[in-house]
Order: sequence, then C-alpha cells, then structure tokens
Amino acid sequence: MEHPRTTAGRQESASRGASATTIEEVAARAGVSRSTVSRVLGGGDRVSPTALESVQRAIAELDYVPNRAARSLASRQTLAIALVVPEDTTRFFGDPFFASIVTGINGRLSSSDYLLNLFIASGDPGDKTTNYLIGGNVDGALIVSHHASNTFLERIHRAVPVVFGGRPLVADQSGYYFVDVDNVEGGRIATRYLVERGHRRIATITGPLDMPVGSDRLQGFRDVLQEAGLAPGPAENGDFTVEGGAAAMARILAAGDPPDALFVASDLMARGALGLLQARGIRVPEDIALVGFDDSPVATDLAPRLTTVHQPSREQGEAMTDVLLARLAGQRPPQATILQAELVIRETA
Amino acid sequence: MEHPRTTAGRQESASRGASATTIEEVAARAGVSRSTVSRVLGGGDRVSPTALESVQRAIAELDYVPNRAARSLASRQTLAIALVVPEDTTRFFGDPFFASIVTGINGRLSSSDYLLNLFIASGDPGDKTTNYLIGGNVDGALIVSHHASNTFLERIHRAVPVVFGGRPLVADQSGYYFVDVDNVEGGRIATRYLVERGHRRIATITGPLDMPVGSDRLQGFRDVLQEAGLAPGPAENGDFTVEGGAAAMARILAAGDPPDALFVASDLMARGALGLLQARGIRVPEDIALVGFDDSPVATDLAPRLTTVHQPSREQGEAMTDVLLARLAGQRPPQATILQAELVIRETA
DNA sequence: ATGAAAGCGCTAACAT
DNA sequence: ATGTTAGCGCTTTCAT
Repeated sequence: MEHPRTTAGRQESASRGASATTIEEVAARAGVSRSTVSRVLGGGDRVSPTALESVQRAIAELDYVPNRAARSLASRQTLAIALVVPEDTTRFFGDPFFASIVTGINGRLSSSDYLLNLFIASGDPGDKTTNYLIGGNVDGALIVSHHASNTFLERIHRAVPVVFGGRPLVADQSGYYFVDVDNVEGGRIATRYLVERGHRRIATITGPLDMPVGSDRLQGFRDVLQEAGLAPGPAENGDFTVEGGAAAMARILAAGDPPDALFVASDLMARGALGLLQARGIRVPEDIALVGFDDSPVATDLAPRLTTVHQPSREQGEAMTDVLLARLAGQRPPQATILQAELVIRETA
Repeated sequence: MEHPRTTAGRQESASRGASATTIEEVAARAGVSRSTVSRVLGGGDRVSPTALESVQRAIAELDYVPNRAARSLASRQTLAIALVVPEDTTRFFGDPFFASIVTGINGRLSSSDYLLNLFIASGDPGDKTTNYLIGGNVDGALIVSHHASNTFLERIHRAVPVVFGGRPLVADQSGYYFVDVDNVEGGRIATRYLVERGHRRIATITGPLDMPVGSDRLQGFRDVLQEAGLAPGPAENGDFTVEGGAAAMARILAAGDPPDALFVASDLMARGALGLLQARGIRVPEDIALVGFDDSPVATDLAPRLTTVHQPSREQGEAMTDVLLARLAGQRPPQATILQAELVIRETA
C-alpha cells in the first residue's frame, strides 16, 4: 500500500503527507471526551470555561486540524462551494468577465465560512468534475457561461443546490435559480443610442447564438431597428473573441455597402473590429460609429476609448453568491434575479 | 437542523440537494454484497462477469455516484489536487503567466484520475484555504507565485505533498520540491544581448525583490554588466504590473541622463514602459532598446513587437504536475527541476 | 456540562 | 470470486 500506517506516517520525512492528529488525541491530551472537543470545534457552546480552555490549548499544542472528509461524512456539509466554468482555460483567462465574476463571488464568500473551489471544466473526460460535485464534495455550485450540455447541468442541479450565471439552457427552467443581466434591454440601449444619433445603416457583430447572452443581445438590436422602421443591417457572428470580431468585421466590409454604425456584442470583439477598421483606414467614429458590450477593462484601453454597454459582472457574482448562500441557509430567495445594463458613452460613438 | 433527514431528502424538490443513493442500495439491487460493488468501483478486478454486469446495470439504473467523503475517509485518498495561487483575483487573471501554468497542469492532469481544484488564496481570513488543504481534502498541492508567509507554506508542506512553481521562500529548502525557470540565466541572456548590440548605458525595471523571480532576474542583469565592465545602470521597481512599469520608466527618465537600453523583468511592465516612452516621443528601439521577460501574449500585441526572454510557463505547469504525480505514485522524482529560458528577438531590440 | 454510543458511506483486510 | 468484519475521524443523539 502506498499509504503509511498511522504510526509510521509520523516518523516519515516531511516529503510525504504526515498522518494528522485526530480528535481522539486532542481529547486525551485535554483530558476530556471526543464529544467535548467536537463541541469546542463547533463553536464552544455548552462547554465549561475550564474544558474550553484546555481543549483549545491541546489543539494549539498539537497543531490539530480536523479531517474534513470525516467531518463532511458525519455532518453532511462541506463548507465548500464550487464555481464551475465550462470553458477552456484560454477563454477563461482571456475574458475579463470571469475576473469580475470571481471578484464578486470572493468578496461575498470571504465573510462567510464557505471556501470557493474553482473548476475549469472544459472537455473533461469521464466527467470528473461532475462526479466530484455530485459526490458530495461541495455544498453548492455556481455555474457560469454554460453552452454546456443539458445532461451535464441537470445532473449537477439534481444533486446540489446550484445558482446559474445567466439563464440555464434547459428545457424546463422551473426549479432553477439564476442571476442574469438584462441582455435584451442592453442590446436595445446600445442600438437606440445609435439610432438617436442619426445612424441609419446599422450592422451588428453577435456572440454565439447558442448562448442566451448572444441571442438576447441580438434580439434587443433587432427590436429597436424594427421599432424605428429601419432595415436590419448585416449581422455576423464573432464568437466573443478578438479574432472573431475582426473576422466578422471583414465579412461585413466584404459584403459591400458599409454600415455607418455598428453594435458589437462584446468589447473583445469590438477590439478586433476596431483594429481591422483602423488597419483599413476607416475612421471611428467619423466613418463608422461603434458601440460595444461589457464595459470590460479593454474598453478604456482602446484608442479611441470604447462607448459600450456596462454589464455589472462583479454585482452578478455577488448576487449569485447571495442567492446560493440564502438557499444554503434554508431561505427562499427569488429564483430569477435580473440586473440592469447601462450605456457608457465614451469616444467611439 | 438545516439538513434534511435521509428519507425526507428524497421527497424534497430538486432545489435542495437530494440525498444520494448509497453503495448499499446498489448492492441490494444487484443482488451482491457491498464489497463486490466496491470492487467494481475500483476497476472490476476479481469480479465475475455476471456480477460485474448486474452491478453496472444497478449503478446506471440508480444513477449512483459514490460519496467522495466516505471514500476519502476510508481509502485515505481524494483524487483531487489543489493549485494554490496566493495572489489577488485581479493579478491572477491579469497575468497570462497563470493561464499558461494552468494549461500545462490541466494538460497533464486530464489523462490522470486526478481533478484540479483551484484556490485563489489571497488574504484569506482564518486561513480557510490552508485548513482545507491540511484537512485532507486533496492528495497534493501545487503552489505558484509565493511571496507568501513562511508559516503558510510550511504548514501545507508538512501536511500534504507539495510541488512549488519557483523556489519556495523558506529557510530550509531541503525536503521541498520545485520547478523553476532559470531566471538568473534569463536575466543574463537579455542583458548580454543588449551589451552585444553595443549598448553601454543599460537600465532595468525589476519585479518585486522579495520574490525570487524578481531578485534572480536582477542578479543576471548585474552579473553581465559587471563581466562587461559596465557601470550598473539605474534600476527601478515595477511590481510586475503595466502601471508599475510605466511609473518605473517615468522615474528612470526623471533621473536625467536617459539609458540607451532597458531590460524589463516582465512583458506587462515592458508594455507600461513602452507606452510611456512612446507618449514622450522617445523611439523604440532607435532611442532606447527594450527587452522584456516572459514572452507572454502581450509581447506580440505591442507595436513594435517586443523582444523578450521566453519563459516556458506551460512546460513549467507540466513539469510541476509530473513531479507531483510521481510523488503520489510513490516514486522519487528530483527535488529541483530547472527549465531554461531563451531569447526571442523581435522588434524592440 | 459531559460522556457513551451509534452511525455517516465507503474501502480493505480477512476468510471462505 | 465473494461475503464478513472492521474501521476511517468525525458529529450527533441520548443519557446523565
């Protein structure tokens, strides 16, 4: 066996995990029973000051840390919550949206007893991540950016309390909790602004249309054009990446009859589009006005600085966490939380 | 109690975690003992084809997933390994180094049974993360970017097998495993190139000097200048951020007598420095030659494209994982693995 | 306030 | 090849 026996483990060099102190040893040293130590661990209620003190000293002296597997098994809770990102690593790190979400989550979690476990679960063979979550390793899960398969989502949802970032892509949404940004309205705000500024030939670069964020923003765009009685301009898919945005822009230009304004469904894609326009000598905003979406850090990195729709990602992370924490505390928070997007006018439109 | 009893849990709506199927129920349904089910779970050795089949069917029918807490408790392994990043969220996402490291780790781990758990452990009150790791929730840990406190590292190191990315900042390094890039040599390579190109007044922007990456690169820089008999140029600290790089550049310029070349200890800082130089109308590389460090994606985003020292981050993640996996398999991999850096000549020098 | 006893769900000898 | 028997380290009734 590769696992040292209890006693042997102790002697071993620090290079292997030494087998840890148990509650039993603490109890012995403190001269009390396991139960009393357990009570101290649980907050020290119904423990005499004397016992409390000697247990605490024993814990400190032995550098005791409770075994969490044993604890979870007995108490049926882990004090861990998972953030599942069904994206590949590159996308996860490349998109500032995730940074904001994580910041929001951690902000809320740091004042709680729960610990955040992050899982980057892209093409995870054998569903190691799913089984880990279903296996009872976390008390709840937050799932973002899911164009993932239904079975994947539903299996997790069935096993542990879940809160989604964005609307979950499942057939029957009843019973699902989520925090979404009003992307349809966001698309409307951007497009309306363009229309009000007098633009008449307005094109769009969309996100993946199999994702609600993608199709919702496009929906808002179309709504406004229709209300304004304008013909729907060209729409090309940009896949939420810089490269995709540039490629979509190129296709729009290649189609001839260039637009005088452009609604791009993410800042990253807007960056790609802007780069291409500038390379071709097309001026922004003079020749083509540009409105992005997200208000991510790149928006202000660009020159000219990007006019965009602010998406409250940190707040979304916070709200997701609040909802999950409420559920774990046995409360009944609203199933749907919708956050508002708003226009940030800068220099590209 | 906030936890449903076993039976009640079953009836509850899917909004709470339903209590899971146990091995006992699977055994009953398959008409075998717990042990046989356990054997099937463990790979199906020493199980008759008949039993194997009926157990597998029972598992599928009941949608059974083993409880991992129980499993870990009994088997003393979790099949999870932690990646601990003692940095704040912004830094973690902002620095492409981490993206590469994670890519490397995941690449190696995906073909193993181990699952990667990511912990962004900055100022973690009460050491939730540390206690989680020490509590036996993972079989091993990878720790990167640690200007963290000694006690923090040592406590984890004492409890589970750890492999560090970079040299661990502890008094006594014996017993520690790590994978490092030869940063001293990297600093030398960059500086030597600048000297060979005929530059004589060479300045540097350093990383934090309390981090080995920071002090090592500076060391290499100084070595070469000394060997070449050149006076050490100005050295300013840039903290590994874009803003820090710009600020350091400004200080160097403010000191008067501008350098004709610059070694910047990270690409992100080089970006800040380059931006400032360009804003001041100083041409790169004509007026000041610039060599960065990391060869991160920003290197090729810049105009002119950055000459830099390639740091094999993905390989570092891979090597760290290989070493940890070897240790977990009971082997004795080398304690120190040193990866070589190399110069990538582009347009700034 | 404290201890004794009974599990939590699983794996791992040990028999057979 | 399979079942039986002990635990793994902890929490949680239930007595006292």
